Formats: sequence, C-alpha cells, structure tokens
Amino acid sequence: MNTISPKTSAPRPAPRLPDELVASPTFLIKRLGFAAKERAMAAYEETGLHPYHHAILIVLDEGSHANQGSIADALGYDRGQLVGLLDELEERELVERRRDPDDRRRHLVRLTPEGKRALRRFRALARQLEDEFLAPLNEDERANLHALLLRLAEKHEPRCAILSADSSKP
Amino acid sequence: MNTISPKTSAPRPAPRLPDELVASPTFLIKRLGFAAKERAMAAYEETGLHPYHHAILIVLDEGSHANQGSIADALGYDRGQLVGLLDELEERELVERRRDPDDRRRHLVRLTPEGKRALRRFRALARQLEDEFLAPLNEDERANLHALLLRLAEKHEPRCAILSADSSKP
DNA sequence: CAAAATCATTGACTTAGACAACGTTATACC
DNA sequence: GGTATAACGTTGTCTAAGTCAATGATTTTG
Repeated sequence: MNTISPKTSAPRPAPRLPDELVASPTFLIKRLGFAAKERAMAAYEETGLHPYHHAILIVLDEGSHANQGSIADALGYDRGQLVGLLDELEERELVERRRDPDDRRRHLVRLTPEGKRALRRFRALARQLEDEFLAPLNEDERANLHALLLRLAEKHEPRCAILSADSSKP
Repeated sequence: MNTISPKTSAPRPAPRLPDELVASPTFLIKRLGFAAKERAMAAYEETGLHPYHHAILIVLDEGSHANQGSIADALGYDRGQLVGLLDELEERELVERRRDPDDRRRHLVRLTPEGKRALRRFRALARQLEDEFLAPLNEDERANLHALLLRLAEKHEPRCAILSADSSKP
C-alpha cells in the first residue's frame, strides 16, 4: 500500500513475506482478493460510484430480480445497506423504484435507459480492470484459473452454484 | 407470471449470483478471499487470537526480522496497529520485547518457548483450514492453482516476490 | 552541539459492516 | 371476518478496523 520510496539510495531493507505464507494458496487468495478490491474501488471512484452499484445494475439487467429483497439476497448484501446504494443510483436516475401493485410492501426496481448506458460503461471498465489484473496469464491459464476458482466457489460461496440449465424453461 | 403455489417448506427462494459475475476470475477471487478470511477468523476466534497474530509469530520464527518496524513492513501492517497486536502476544507470554542495546529506540521482539508451542498449534490449525478450503481440489490441482496465483501475486503483491531458488519464469 | 530523522507508542478520526427497531402491508389461523 | 404472525423497506445505532497525525525518546547528520 504505502510502498513509496523515491529516495536515491536503498532505504528499503527488502520487506519480504515469509515463504510459509507465500506457499499457501489460501493466503494468496486472501491477499489477491484484497488487492483486487482495492484496485477496483480506486478505479470506480472516478465514476462516483462503487463496484457494489455495478453489481446491482447487473442484477437488474438480468431481469427476474425485481424487489429489493431478491437483489440483496442475490448479491449477499445487507438489506439496509442496499437502501443507500439504491438511493444513490436513483439520485443519478440510473434506476427507478416504484411500489409493486401486487404486494405493496415491495419496491420494484428497474433500470432506466440511462442506467443501461451506465452499465455499458461499467462493463467496459470492469473488462479493462480484469484484463489488467490477469495480465500475467495467457488465455488458457486464465480459463484454467477460473475453472479451479469456480470449484472452490461452489463450495464456499453457494450463490455461485452452477446450474447453467434454466429451471424456468418448460 | 410465475405463480409459485407449492410453497411447502422452502423459505429459500434460491438466490443466485449473476452469471456475468461468476464468469469473472477477479470477482471469484474477491469473494473467495473474503470467505477465506471469514472462515479463518471464526476458527482463530476460539484461540483468543487473530490470524494476524499467527503471521507475526511466523515472521519471528523465520528469524532475521527483529524490530517492530521490519515485522510491520514484512507483513504490510500499520506500525501503530502492530503495537496492539504485540501487546496481546506479550500478555500471553508468547513473545518478548526488549530494547535493542545497539539502538535503544528499537524493540527487539522474539519468540518465547511458549510462543513456539503456540506456533505449532497455529500451524496445525492453519493446515487444517487450508485443507478444508481446498477440499474440492486434488494435489495436482492445488499445485496448479498455487502456481497461477503466485504469478498474479508477484505482480499485485510485491512482497511475494520470489527469490528463494526459483527464478525460471519469464 | 544543534537539527533532522527514526522508532515505538498513543490517540483521534473515518469508514464499513452488522444488527435491531419501526411503520406498513400481506398471509395464516381460528 | 378479525386477529396474530411474518415479510418488506427504511432508519438509526453500534462495533470493529484501518488510516493518520502527534509525541517522547534516541540516533544520526552536519
């Protein structure tokens, strides 16, 4: 993080992580996850929004999810947290909230045309970030990595459950 | 549209993450990093200490690092933060702090015999957690995953810089 | 010897994340 | 049909974590 040493000589005694930690995939995943999050947040900061907002727009674009509860559940966000995020999206007119006539407790949320445009920009940004983050790996290696991570995610992040088959189709 | 009548005993409406997110290795790394951290913290909680403490003990066991500054630099911790962590370790008599006679500003930190015992227990715990976390993968796949992560870490976490004996990758 | 830098420590500040209370509305039960 | 229970979105509070600047002691520099 704060590794800035423009000093002429070498004030850095070479800070190195213990091999024991570097040898652990779990440790690397933790550190890389943090690094990825940091990078993403820094990049999104210029847009005035947060990766969280992007994820919400993605969920809305997928359709099916309508009310705030299902959005929060789909992404694993706290419902109270989601309120503020949606406020910010609504303020920028990227989403619309209105009461569900069938269940007046619920709010139906949907993308505005402007929201769809913003989503396109976010997707471009995310693609660029991803490409930067995975730069050391070629295409095959990226696919390989993704497959391995997915296997782990299926166990540790149940929301990732693979089911490419659409259960909603007749 | 979908009138879900058979609501027998399913309070779970099956929340699923958008495919677009699950398709991103970076996203998976972020989520898995968070999951790993959460799991680890929960497991360490019973010991009364934190994964941070474990990492500190590892650094001390590696020798070479002595004063608090180098410990903090090696792990990327804030120096102020480290003070409290060392206080807790010292309170449990796992480490000793004493002034460096050669530079009386510094504190030399070292493991106590009890600290080494604690480290053994921590290592067992960490091994178990790791094995649990990587359960879906066999040995080859784990090695494969580790190699890929390491390539990324070399770029995004400079402290991981490999310099032990393996200098054989472009 | 004086000024600047370094080290460990402390305290203040900001932030995010989790959590419970509330008013409103729908569902379950008798 | 009326009442109790649960769900929804909203708000506010609380805690933990991380960042940052200021301090006293000591060393280094000039």
